Amino acid sequence: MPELPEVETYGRYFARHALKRRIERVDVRDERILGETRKDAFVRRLRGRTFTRVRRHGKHLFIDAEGVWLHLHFGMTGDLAFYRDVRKEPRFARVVFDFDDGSHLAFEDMRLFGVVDLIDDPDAFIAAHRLGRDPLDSKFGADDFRELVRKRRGAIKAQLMSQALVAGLGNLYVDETLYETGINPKRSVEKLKDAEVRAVFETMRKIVRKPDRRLPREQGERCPKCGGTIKRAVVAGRTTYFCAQHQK
DNA sequence: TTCCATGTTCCGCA
DNA sequence: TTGCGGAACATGGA
Repeated sequence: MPELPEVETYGRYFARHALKRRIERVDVRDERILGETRKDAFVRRLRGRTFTRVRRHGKHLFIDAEGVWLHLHFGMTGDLAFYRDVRKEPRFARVVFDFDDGSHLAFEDMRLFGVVDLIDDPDAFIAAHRLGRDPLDSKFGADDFRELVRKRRGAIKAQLMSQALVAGLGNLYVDETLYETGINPKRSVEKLKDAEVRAVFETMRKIVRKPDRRLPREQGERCPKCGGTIKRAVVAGRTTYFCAQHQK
């Protein structure tokens, strides 16, 4: 279930469990998770190394492995599992790292939309993939956000989903952000007042910091904020829930 | 059996 | 040029 807040949690989990242990063995259970990276190169470059620090940008995790960076993207169903007892290995483990102290870290991903590969430089990766600012970046402010939004057109939902504008929001937290801000997901950004753009920014920040889920994802439910009716629609190609009464 | 799914990317069209 | 719909990727759950 990975959007930015979950990936942040995975990053902390990785850091808590898998740093400073020597990688004794790298087992690629399903090569499709590696994308373009070749399996033998992946194994060869990581074996014997140690993960030393974790970085996150949007939904991407980068782990420094002494000269090369492990890059993780969790797709729709990616997750991490750290364990000592091999019977705890997840059913859909795609890559497993065995550490020299007998512990294991698995990247699991049922649907295989995730990616596990190696890159040389996270900043170059972020630039090459046109990833926008990270909402948790303390140097990213409401004025910066407004300037970015003013260069865009189209539905506010589509804009917030775009990883090139802001990196890290997905379908759920975009819906939550607009629900809390009281803005209809179909509203085009040209029609948003500066104060509304600012409010979207502040709400987005609050939600990725403390990811509350308040919007019911079911058509016809009562809105917990105003008692209105929750509607289901397709916006920006994704299933969207919103309150027909207070989101204008 | 059919539909749906918290992501990304690519193609074609407007 | 930008945005969007639709498809594709792969798989399980309701």
